[in-house]
Order: sequence, then C-alpha cells, then structure tokens
Amino acid sequence: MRIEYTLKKKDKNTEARHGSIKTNYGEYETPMFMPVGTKATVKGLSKEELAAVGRGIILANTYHLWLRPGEDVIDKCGGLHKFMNYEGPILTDCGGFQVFSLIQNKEKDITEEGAKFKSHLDGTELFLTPEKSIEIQNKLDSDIAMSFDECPPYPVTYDYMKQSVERTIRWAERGKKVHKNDHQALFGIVQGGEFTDLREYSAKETVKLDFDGYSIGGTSVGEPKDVMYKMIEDGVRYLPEDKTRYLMGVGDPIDIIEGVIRGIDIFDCVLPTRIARHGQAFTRTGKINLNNAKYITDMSKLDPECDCYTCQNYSKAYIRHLITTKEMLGGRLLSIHNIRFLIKLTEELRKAIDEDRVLEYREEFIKKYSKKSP
RNA sequence: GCGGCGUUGGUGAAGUGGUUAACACACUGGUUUGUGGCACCAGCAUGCAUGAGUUCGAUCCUCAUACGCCGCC
Repeated sequence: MRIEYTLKKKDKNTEARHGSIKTNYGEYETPMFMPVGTKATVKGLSKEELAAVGRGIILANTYHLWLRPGEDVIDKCGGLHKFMNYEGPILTDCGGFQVFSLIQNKEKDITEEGAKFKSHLDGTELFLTPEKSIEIQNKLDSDIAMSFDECPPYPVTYDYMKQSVERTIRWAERGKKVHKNDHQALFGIVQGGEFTDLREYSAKETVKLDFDGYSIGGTSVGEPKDVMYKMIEDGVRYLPEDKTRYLMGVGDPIDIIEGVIRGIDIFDCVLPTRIARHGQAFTRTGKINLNNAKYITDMSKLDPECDCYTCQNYSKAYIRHLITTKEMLGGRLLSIHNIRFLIKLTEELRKAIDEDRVLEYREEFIKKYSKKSP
C-alpha cells in the first residue's frame, strides 16, 4: 500500500476539490492542513493533543533527523512511527529547503551531484544528494517521501531557473531509481519560479516520471502574493486529476483558501506553531498578538467560534500572562489553537466544495478576517 | 550639629562645557509561510534632584536647598 487519491467532489466554479487519500493508516479527507513536526515532534504537543485538533498527516524533516538522532538510530528504533509512538501518516520533507537556506553560494555549492552546505549545529560541511535524501527517508520509514529538489530564492534570473529546473528533474529521476520502500509513497516537486513556461516544463517532465503525488515547490520564498498564486496555477494545470497535489510551506489562512481554489489538496506550514511561540493567534477576525497590553484583563476566549481545547478552557488574559512571562504552557496552548484553526478551515472548505460555494466562502472569510479584531 | 560622598528614564546604569544623553532590562507596537524553536525589527529621558550663578553656551563648573549613604560629636 502506498497512497491513493480519490476525487469525491469538484467545485463547480473553481478548481477546488474535495477528495480523500488512502494511506497506511486509513483514509484521510482533503483539502488538509499538515502540522509540522520537524524533529519528530509537533513542537510542544503530545500525540493526544495532536489527535484532538483533527485527523491528518504530519510532517517531519529529513535534514534535522539526519543530523540528530540520525536515520540509523531511528531505523534501529523501529522507524519514525514507532520511535514517536505516532499512529498516523507521516510525510518527510526532502531537506531541499534547508539546503536552500544553508548554502553559502548557490552557483558554486550546488552541483549536478548534489548540494554542499554547512550544518547549522556546528558548521560541519555536509553534502546531500538525491540518492542520500531518499535513502534517509527510506530508513526513517515515513509514509510519504519527497524527491530532493533545489528551492531557489526569489528572484533569480530566467537562465538560472531554467538550469535549476532541469537539474531538479534529473535529481527526481535519480531519487526515484534508489527509492526502495514499498510502503512509502514518493512525491515529485514542480519548480520553475514565476516563469510560466518553466512551471509547465517542470510539471510535465515531473509527471512523466510517474510519482505517487506532486508538490508545488518554490513558493513562499519572498515573492508577492499574486506571483505565488500564479505559480500555483501554472503548476497545477499540468498535474493529473487522480494524484494528490501538495503545496509546500504554505499556511497563511488566506493562502490556503487561494491554494484550494487553484486545486491544491494538502498544505504544510510552520506558521501556526511558530507564531504561537511568539504569542500570536489566528482568529476569525484576523491575527491577534497576545503580547498586546489591551488583553491584560480580557477574560474572553481567543476566538468565540473555536472549538479547540485552549478556547474551551482558557482566556486571553491568562494566555497573555503565560506569553509575557515566557511560560511554556502559553506557546503550547496557542499552538493547539492555531493548528486547530487551520484544520477547521480545511474542514469548512470541504463542506463549501460539496455545496459549490467556495467563492462565497472565500469572500465571507476574507471580509471577516480582514476586519481588525476588538 | 559638623564633615565626606552621592542624586541621570519604569529599573540597572554609561557619559560629555557645544548638534540626536551610550548600553541593557522592562514597557509599547510590528514581523514570522517545505522551522537554523523560544527570534528579529522598530519605538520609548526636549531632559540628567530643585533653585540661582559663571559662560556665547551647563546634565557636566560654582553656590544654596532637599533627599540618601558613611563618619565624627
């Protein structure tokens, strides 16, 4: 069993689709938001807390687990699921994005063979290749592995992007050849930056290699929103209907809606947990900062419409106190809330798709979300 | 009562006879999109105990007053 996508309902007016993914751990509905658990943990949350925010896939990171504790350690411990005691699907990132942020000189350090960069822990020089990335992911034993790609910054020249896209396709092919884990799916990644013809080329060539699902990469690297939305359209257009489409690294609520409208099935993002640790929460009426003095005696919930554990039990005033005193419970409670917020958003999007009212849903959501909260 | 030393923002403090009084913490905002976790960015003393004087110009020099600490009677 690898992974199977089933289209259940397509929105009449957009590319939005409600589907399901059959995994080693059962069937999961899309559109879906995947919380990020980089180092084999969604920062601060237990598996019970994770289960309570909604059913879904979680993401773990190849680069971080390669460094610590090492793929062989996890292999000896019985694989990622057993190691974490997590009985749900796990997707592993390929490490490409970390490489992109750690390399010194992209012209010199990225070669046909792979990418050279320095460890963020101790500066040790490291070299990651498509084969190595897949080999690590095979050992981690995640349910979905990602092809090793280059994620260029924004902006780069057309010529640079062209040769980068071509190399990423060759890397995808090399990775696929060494992929040896028959209960692990392998996804390909579409690159091409903001260049429409390169997105087309990248999508078509990647699809030719026949992966279990496809991802739109190279977004949210500093480009304006309209450029990002166009990147999604330019890539999704050439992807097969019967395979999962994954938009990497996107998790702003409005971006999720825009992605769904353009045919994306799954998303992952550090945003909900990162902003939580810095004291911010998503609410129906916009993002709020719990550090703000105005919440000092505000005994109301973060979001009156939210059904999460945090909103059922704690007030803004208390969470503000935890955040300003740097108590760890604060970041945990906000993480639970923010992840639940995004998962609930995808649940509502599924319903809107079933009712052919995704565009209305977007309009209502944005109208409310853009209003500054009291 | 006498003598010595001191008094800089919410706090700890640096500093200079001459444009915007350093830095840190706290505080007030903002940022964060395939996580280099608890970070980053910005704002925050029209004023240096109070009053008078010297000087072109004083937080800085002089005097007085107040307050604080230390010593002596």
